[in-house]
Amino acid sequence: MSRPLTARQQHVFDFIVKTMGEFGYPPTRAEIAKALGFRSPNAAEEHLRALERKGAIRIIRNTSRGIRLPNQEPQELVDSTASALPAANIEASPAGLPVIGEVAAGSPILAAEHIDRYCPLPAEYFTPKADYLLRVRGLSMKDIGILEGDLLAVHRTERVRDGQIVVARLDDEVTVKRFKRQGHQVTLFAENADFAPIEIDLRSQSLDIEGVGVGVIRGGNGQALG
Amino acid sequence: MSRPLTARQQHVFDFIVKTMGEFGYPPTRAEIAKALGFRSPNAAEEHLRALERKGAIRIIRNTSRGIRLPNQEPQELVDSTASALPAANIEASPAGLPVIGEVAAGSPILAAEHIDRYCPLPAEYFTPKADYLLRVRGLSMKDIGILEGDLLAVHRTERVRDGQIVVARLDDEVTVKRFKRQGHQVTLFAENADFAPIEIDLRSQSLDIEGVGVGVIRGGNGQALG
DNA sequence: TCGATAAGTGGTTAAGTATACAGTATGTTC
DNA sequence: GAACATACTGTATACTTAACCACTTATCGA
Repeated sequence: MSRPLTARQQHVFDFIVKTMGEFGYPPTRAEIAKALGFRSPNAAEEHLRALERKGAIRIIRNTSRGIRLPNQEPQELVDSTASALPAANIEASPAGLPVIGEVAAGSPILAAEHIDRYCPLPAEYFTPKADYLLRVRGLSMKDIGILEGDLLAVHRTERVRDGQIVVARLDDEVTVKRFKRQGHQVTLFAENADFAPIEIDLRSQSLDIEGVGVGVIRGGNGQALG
Repeated sequence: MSRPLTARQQHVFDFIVKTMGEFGYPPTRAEIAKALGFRSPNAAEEHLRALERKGAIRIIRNTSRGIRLPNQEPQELVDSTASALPAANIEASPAGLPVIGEVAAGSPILAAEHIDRYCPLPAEYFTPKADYLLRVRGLSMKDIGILEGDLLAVHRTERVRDGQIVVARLDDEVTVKRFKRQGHQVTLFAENADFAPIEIDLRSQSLDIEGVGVGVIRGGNGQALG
């Protein structure tokens, strides 16, 4: 899948490695452009994207100096496991579970423009089956181990029971909470003492249930642990 | 000449070290404030200045993430005792990543009798690649969202850096902790206020590093969420 | 000759970020 | 008890940076 780097891409990559070794942090687009003699930071931007496509680096979106080397890991001079992955037949799986990032207000969750990428895991790995993975924002569920950036595996359904972790849409905002209902009164509990429960009266407010949480994945595709 | 750091300053410094080890770049003021619970980024700014006055860090002005550690030693090799575990290697199976449950004292982790089942996820989904999944016992890492029963994706290596989540073998017991080393002294931190850090003197005690944590999976194959 | 990819220029915009200023509160030191 | 350092909250501003759009040039294989 990943072709070798072009000469120019290699120059950019080398500069990133050099900068990180020298300064302890990765370069900005402008710094790359200056070092390589570009007049526009956009040239650097496009090289970075090419490098990411080819798996040489990972870009953390909306983050200054958000460049990571996959082999951030100390290099093993002699790879004891002798795996030395050939990278030849690591083809991207055709399908897998779609990963949903930002959800624009008013639009359905499973719209193509929300799909960041795919996670090569069968839907049936979770029970009930997962329909998509939702990238979690905020720390409102941290006490049960659901952190910012985690992927929440979601089973689409509107039928939920008390105590389940639900993905709900409230005032066009998508949120993950623990569900409880008493008559027409629904309470959405955060699992974090800093967040107050949300009370909804179904007679006066609308609440859409998008699904229930059935699993969590963290660390895939470069997201960090800890 | 420079006075020792105060406790709070040490916290800030530790967070900087941890962030650099983990992400490859230093934190912003806002990230420090969030991590330490400050409501204002200015609190972080003033701590950084104090750290610079005391020589613990250097600040590059007008530069995002412009923090440098004077002792720029990126990677550290732990192990002095050269554990040399007998590569009891389970081949990368077409079935996916092996899930390791209980690990009997004295036996290598990747022994066939420990394998519960397989998780159908490619090793390369994580970076660096995962070699196996370890079922976590106990709540010592709950503050970073690693709970009892979770599967920790582990990359086999003995080379670890400060701040990483490691799988270590201490007195024939396998444990997951955050790693920190200063000379002969290794500290394994739990991420849970109820657990005290574990101090190891490499001159008198043996510590084997089995690998580093690269991801977490919860909820697969029937395990419940929340 | 067409289409795709690489490698740029040039400019815009919104978000990320460093940093200044004005306070409050609590210690420790002389 | 005044002087000073630590440890913050809160607000504001300007610079830094990522990311987008429109466009150009050149190369390569079908």
